[in-house]
Amino acid sequence: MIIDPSADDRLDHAFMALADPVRRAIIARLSRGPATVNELAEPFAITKQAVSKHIQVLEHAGLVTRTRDAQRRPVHLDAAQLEALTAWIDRYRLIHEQQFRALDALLAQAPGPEAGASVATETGDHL
Amino acid sequence: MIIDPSADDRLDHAFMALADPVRRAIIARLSRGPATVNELAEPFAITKQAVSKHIQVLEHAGLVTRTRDAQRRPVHLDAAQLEALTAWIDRYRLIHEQQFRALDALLAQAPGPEAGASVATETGDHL
DNA sequence: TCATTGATCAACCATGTGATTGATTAAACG
DNA sequence: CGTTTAATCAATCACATGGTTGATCAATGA
Repeated sequence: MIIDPSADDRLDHAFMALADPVRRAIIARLSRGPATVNELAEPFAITKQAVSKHIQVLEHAGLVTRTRDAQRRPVHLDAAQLEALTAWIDRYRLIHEQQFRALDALLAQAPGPEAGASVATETGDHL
Repeated sequence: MIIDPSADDRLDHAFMALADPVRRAIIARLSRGPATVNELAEPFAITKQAVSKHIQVLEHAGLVTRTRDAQRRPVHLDAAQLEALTAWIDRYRLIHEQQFRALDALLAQAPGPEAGASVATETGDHL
């Protein structure tokens, strides 16, 4: 149905997908190799159907893919989307760090008690 | 109310907080320095109350803090929690990469067509 | 063919989320 | 004091999410 989901939507779904401890546990498990729905459901006190839904959420978020092996549908981690998430976070984390360094430099240069200047080094937004 | 929120809960809230484009835009803005609710609300076509709620979500997730300046309540980015998120993601992203490297090494060592071994290098879980 | 196994589909329910409008608190200003 | 400004509180609403049970589909194997 969806032709070209915007980068925004992909981030929405991916972050949302990780906002659930069951789905994070599934990601943790899959980081060690593919697994079937039954194998993934085994550690949890919820039904297989619920786990199946969680996997669909992860798949829709682009975090996992499913192949086919007879009746089994093994789930594989797709690390590319995880990388996109760290990329987003780090982008703003690093800008924030730079602001602090810039402010430090300013205070070191002009050590008067009136230095209430706003730190505003312009950078393109991209959301 | 909450005394010691588990690391799990903190991750839940933080990932959930980033699963909304408005809140990500707020984070992006705050990476360049503190801002008031009115300033943060200005670019959006939603009410100030809605933005105030978004900020509460971010605050509850430990991603921002609020100080006081007369009637204003400036919002500041708190990058520590962002770091916790990248730490979680990278943990499993890197384990996954290692699996691939281990598998590659195996295939290189024994290039027979029957190499269907499961890759299972044990590592402690932590969710 | 028929039963078994693996997984999804469908309907339903409780709860949570994002948004709204209207009222309220709190500090500064005249 | 009363007014303006900044922001939150409260009630409400539509809709999404996470879970359940029961039925169904699809491939294997006796």
